[in-house]
Amino acid sequence: MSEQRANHDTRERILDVAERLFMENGYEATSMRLITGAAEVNLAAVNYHFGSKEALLREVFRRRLTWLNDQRLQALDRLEAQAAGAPLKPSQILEAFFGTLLRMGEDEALGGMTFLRLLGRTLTDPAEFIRTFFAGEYAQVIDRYKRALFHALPDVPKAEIVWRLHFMLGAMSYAIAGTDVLEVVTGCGLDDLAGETVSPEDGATVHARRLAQRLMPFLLGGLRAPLPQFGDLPIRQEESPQEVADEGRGSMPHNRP
Amino acid sequence: MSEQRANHDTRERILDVAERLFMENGYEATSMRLITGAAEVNLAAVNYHFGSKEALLREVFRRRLTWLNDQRLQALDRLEAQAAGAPLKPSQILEAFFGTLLRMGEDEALGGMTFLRLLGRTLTDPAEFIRTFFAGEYAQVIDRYKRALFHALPDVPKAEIVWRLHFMLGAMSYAIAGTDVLEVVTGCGLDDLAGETVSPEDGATVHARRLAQRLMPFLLGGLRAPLPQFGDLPIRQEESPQEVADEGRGSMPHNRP
DNA sequence: TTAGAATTTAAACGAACGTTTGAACTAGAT
DNA sequence: ATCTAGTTCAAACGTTCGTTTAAATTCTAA
Repeated sequence: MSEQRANHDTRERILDVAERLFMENGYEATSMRLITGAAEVNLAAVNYHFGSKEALLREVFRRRLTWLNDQRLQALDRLEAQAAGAPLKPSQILEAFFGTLLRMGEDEALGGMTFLRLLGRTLTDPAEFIRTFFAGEYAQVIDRYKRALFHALPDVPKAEIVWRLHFMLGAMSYAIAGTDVLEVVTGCGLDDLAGETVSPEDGATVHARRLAQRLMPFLLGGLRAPLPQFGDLPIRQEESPQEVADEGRGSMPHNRP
Repeated sequence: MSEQRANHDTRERILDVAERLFMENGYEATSMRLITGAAEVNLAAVNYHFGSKEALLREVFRRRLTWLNDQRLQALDRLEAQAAGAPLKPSQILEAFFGTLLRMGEDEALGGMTFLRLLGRTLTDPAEFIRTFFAGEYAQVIDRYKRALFHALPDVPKAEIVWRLHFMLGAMSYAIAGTDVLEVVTGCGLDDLAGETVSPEDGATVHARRLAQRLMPFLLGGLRAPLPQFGDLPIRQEESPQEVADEGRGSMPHNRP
């Protein structure tokens, strides 16, 4: 009665909540009851509005990736129109590709850091329907940027460029997805290291901006590193590898007296 | 019956199968019945030998990470003893850290590419028990290498080094974990790009070696990239200093056409 | 106002999940 | 041969999963 809700409200509320919970727990570990409970909607609402849990995840990504893909292609269009056929600088290409993404992390209306971290974590998810979904969503954009890099670096073997594009995607995804992980590992938060304090509400925005400032030089340095010389990496060590300790334990069952 | 099996055989068979299935499907999507079915052991065997599904995952990692951590610390010990107090070269530190890991990918007895990909994918898993497990397993080693890098790059702010260590871990993890993902995205397999054909059984070994040859220069280039902000101040470059100017357009500092 | 479509609701569905149980079986020492 | 501790086994435990149903409710348009 008095508790009114606009029709489209349920859909978007589910998407917002699912985006956050998928990021926090992963796809498999996030149940329909957890999502609908946090969104304060009926359990059947997801199936009614989206059809299935898989379709929900796809829609969570689609509403952001459609915009992101457009922005990335437009940014490249602008650069290439401005260059009038001349090769672009690698830094311009990286700025268009990674800068566009990282700017999403500063805008809460575009998903903010929540979506960025969800994206980074889900890119390596082994589930088949996720893999095929991303392949379809990304194929066009990646191909455009790959060709732009080929054109920008005509003296670098194409295979090498593809490898390094791969490495750059990884550095970015992991840097976004695993920030808190590494904070635990390194024993000190990244914010502490930055030497500044910020208000909590600006935390995500500032985080995204700092990340971009740190990440772009790293990616550029990696992309333009000297090419590997064949055989410049020693494969075998001089010392023979030690056997894996079998620690011949006396058997110790866990649930038995 | 005639179907005999040594006592310790069940344990290791479960570990081998779980290692592969956790890599292929992820932790949550891999059920106990799938593991025990593939390992051809009784459903209750996992709980009997390991206690729980979580404890199984921990043991899958522990039997590899114990060896890896030892190797990484020993490699650093050797380098520091050899240097006798002098700062190490960044390339030496990266070789000790990442080379030691990538060498596991060439040795099937140490888990091979299966374990490497499982490790890369699991490092970003949001599950609490996984996060705390890795924090405990990695803390010591990361801290040693972090300090080595501080010593090797005294002119680089420590915060910057931690960020770049983070990025390097990401590039490596993602490169290992998501190889097949990017193959789909880029529309061509990395093996095709490498321009060589190998027998299927050597595939994993060759893959690991190629990955190392491509990854190490990228990581070094990223680690020694010019600093952001007031990026003109130089990072210590003791070997093959690379140009930092991006104005080169077509002419890149790569040392090979 | 009212018919009809769209949405929400409570309840239940069958399947799969991790785990536990107690008996049966195995191997080695006495 | 007997005992004992270690291991395997089939069966079942209670819970949670994603999905479906059909009635109740709300919204929209004539």
